[in-house]
Amino acid sequence: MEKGVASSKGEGFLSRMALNDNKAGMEGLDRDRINKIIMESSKGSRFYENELKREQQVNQRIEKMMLQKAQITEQQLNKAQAQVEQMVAELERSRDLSHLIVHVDMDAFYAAVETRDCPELKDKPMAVGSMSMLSTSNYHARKFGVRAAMPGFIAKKLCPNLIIVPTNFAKYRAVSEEIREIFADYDPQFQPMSLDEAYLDFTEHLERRQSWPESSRTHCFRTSSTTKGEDQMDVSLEPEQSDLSPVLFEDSLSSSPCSPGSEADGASGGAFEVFGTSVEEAVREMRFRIEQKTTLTASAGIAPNTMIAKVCSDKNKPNGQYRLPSTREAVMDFIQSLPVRKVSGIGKVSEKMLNALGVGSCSHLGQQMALLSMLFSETAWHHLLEVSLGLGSTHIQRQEERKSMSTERTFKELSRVEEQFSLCKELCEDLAGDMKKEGLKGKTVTLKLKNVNFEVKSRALTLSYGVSTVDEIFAAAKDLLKTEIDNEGPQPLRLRLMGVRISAFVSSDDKKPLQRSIIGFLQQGKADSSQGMHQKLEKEHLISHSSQTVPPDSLSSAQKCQRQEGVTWGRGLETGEEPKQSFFQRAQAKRLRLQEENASTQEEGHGGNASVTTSIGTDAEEGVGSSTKAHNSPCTASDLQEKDPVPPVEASTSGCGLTVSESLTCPVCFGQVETTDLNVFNKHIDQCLSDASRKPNHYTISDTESELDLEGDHKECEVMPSNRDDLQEHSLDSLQTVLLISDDNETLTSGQPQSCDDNGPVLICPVCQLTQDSDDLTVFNRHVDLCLNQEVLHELRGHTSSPINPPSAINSKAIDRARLLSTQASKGKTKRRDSPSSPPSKKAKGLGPHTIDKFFR
DNA sequence: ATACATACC
DNA sequence: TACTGGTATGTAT
Repeated sequence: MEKGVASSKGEGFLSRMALNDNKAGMEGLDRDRINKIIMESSKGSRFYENELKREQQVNQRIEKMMLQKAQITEQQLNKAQAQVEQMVAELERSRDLSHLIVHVDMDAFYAAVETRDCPELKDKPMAVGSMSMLSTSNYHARKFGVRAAMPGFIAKKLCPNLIIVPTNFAKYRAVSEEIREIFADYDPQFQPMSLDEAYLDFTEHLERRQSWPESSRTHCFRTSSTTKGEDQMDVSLEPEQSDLSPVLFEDSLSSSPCSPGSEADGASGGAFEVFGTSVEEAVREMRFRIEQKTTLTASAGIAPNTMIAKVCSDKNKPNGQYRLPSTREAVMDFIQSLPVRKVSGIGKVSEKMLNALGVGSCSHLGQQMALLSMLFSETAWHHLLEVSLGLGSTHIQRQEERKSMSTERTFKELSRVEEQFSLCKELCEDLAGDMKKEGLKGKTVTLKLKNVNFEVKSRALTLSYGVSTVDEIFAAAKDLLKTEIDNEGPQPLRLRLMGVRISAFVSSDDKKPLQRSIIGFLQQGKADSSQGMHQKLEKEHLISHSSQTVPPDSLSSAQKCQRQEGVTWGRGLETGEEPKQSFFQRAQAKRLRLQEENASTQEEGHGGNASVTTSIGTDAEEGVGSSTKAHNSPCTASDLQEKDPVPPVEASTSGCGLTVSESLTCPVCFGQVETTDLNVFNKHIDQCLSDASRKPNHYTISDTESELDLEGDHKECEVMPSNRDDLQEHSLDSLQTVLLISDDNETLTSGQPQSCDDNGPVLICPVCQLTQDSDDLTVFNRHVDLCLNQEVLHELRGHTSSPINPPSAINSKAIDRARLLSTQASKGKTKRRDSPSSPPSKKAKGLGPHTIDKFFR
């Protein structure tokens, strides 16, 4: 610390501008030469000046940090160390190595697509984007230091022969669809992170795969002629055909000892390959199929959690995969030498701050945790701690519903007021169009401005109702703009970018008041000991769903589930209703516990032996062998598929042969259960759950009730009726759908000005899922109580409670977190804040709804 | 709730 | 010719 100012000297000074070679294909470049060119191209520009400014801000931040560090006493540090160690022990105890998480990532995706469609590009350095900005570059270009997020004109200086191809998102989206179909065969619940990347949980697939016949693991090589007619894009690459296939061939054959397509091997018709039953083989198979189907290669990482899987996918980047064994040792070894910057979530700035503290690799991270816990915010250091232990999410969940929508545009300097307003209007029009497409309404409108000096400003306005039309949005945006123009005084705003964003979504059929009351009912009593541990848990658990109403969107059941609780708890915390646990919640918790117990004692949900068979168990066998289509339960990806078009056929067909009055919708598989008998229905759900529940981890929560609540939460989704046909695209699932389904159908049909309030809400019992006649909440509540009573009685009969197993995949991180925290809670009785080692200054403050959120993706 | 910063693709 | 656009979330007030 004697050189606390080290941060501002020498090397780190232009870290924002310098080449970022933290990327596959960029090892061993001549950084100095490249940086020199970058600097020369940038120096003196407004952009550069602004970067400089920001860099200095970061440096100041670091200096402050160093000052703080200097004041830490040994005693404090020791104390922090003890607390860290305790936490480590707890985290360690909750380590879950039972999942096989895969991160798949297409290689130089956009560039690869363009190259596929224009073979001349192969062997030439190329990038996708424009002179102003590149999205990707191929590997040839990377050798010159050309990479994504670099402006094209600089790239051209680094590599004068660089070919820049404009982006064509429609194309990438199409390819993305193709690969996602394949992903879904291995994990219908896979989580897409972008067009070219996703996390998958292979655990279940692997279990089933063990019993698959070879035929199901055999895949043909693409042939330009017939075969499965899987792809027809072959046309575009007659000459390449011979080029690519052999490579493939070699690659595949070399690593697989099986009788290589003995048929007409290599010839036009019959080449095939048999894949084994290990994860590596399964992943290799998936990559193989991707390549066969799209002519593009993917890389993959296999590890026990997402954090590591992500790093692993980069390891053998172009067209390779890497598996890290699921042992603590392997994980720890792997982590030790890992530069912190490789970890998703640690970017330029965090890296620089950590470096300033002498932390460059994850091993340092571990060594410095005590210090870090005193210098970083609670969320931040918790994350770092987990990273240092090689921990990450072990549950893959489908993306959550969107929380905001925006559009922004960069342009040549714009200073004339009229033009600024008309541009603003234009943006609002675009945004309104998008909002309409998804049937959204939001209460907060934010205007974003960037002046010619790259200084960014945002101004927000929150209305008391949700808006979505051009006029509404523009009304707000133009006010914001006007204020800014006025504030700037006589000088005009010299803009280079303008953007409009909407957030704080509200269900498009604005049901706010009612929702509140129902939520009140549901959480009546939760929020036990005011705040402290529970509250934290809840919040973490729910992640910022707390503040607003439920946006419509396509949600998975799990999401809806979370959603539901999210709103429930979130509201509860806000409105601070009575502090006792609602019967509802107890009931759910109990029930779930029993189910989990059941699930785990029933032989692995494997043989879908069950009567009530709903897909999840039965689909297994037919799997991958048959082309993409699937087998996969109604619970498949398709109905969960996010916004992208693609009609979820399966979901709608299976989930909606509805005879609403005669059948109930299973919240797990979404299948219709042809009964009105709750016992039968419950049985079905149990079955589904046991089929669906993933491998239980050793969830050794020793303790009392705190976690029971949590457990219960997760499953509240059971209560979720989803017998709606608008389940996909932009339904208004979530709590509204659940508890107060409304309008009969016109909901979000794009176009209607939806005055949904008119018909008044209809209440649906979350337990029996039947529409209730009365819209009187008291009456409704009574009904629900009754229903619950029945359910619980049913559950209690013949079961006794037992150890808790973890809920099946729902909110990955939240669960992990919950575990940690609840174990903590059990230790120190302190349910209050004051989890170990709070950085004195920062954390004592009230944690806002999102302060708690972690940054994990 | 608002503004701004960091991060990721 | 001169450094994106979209979304989420963390930090600070």
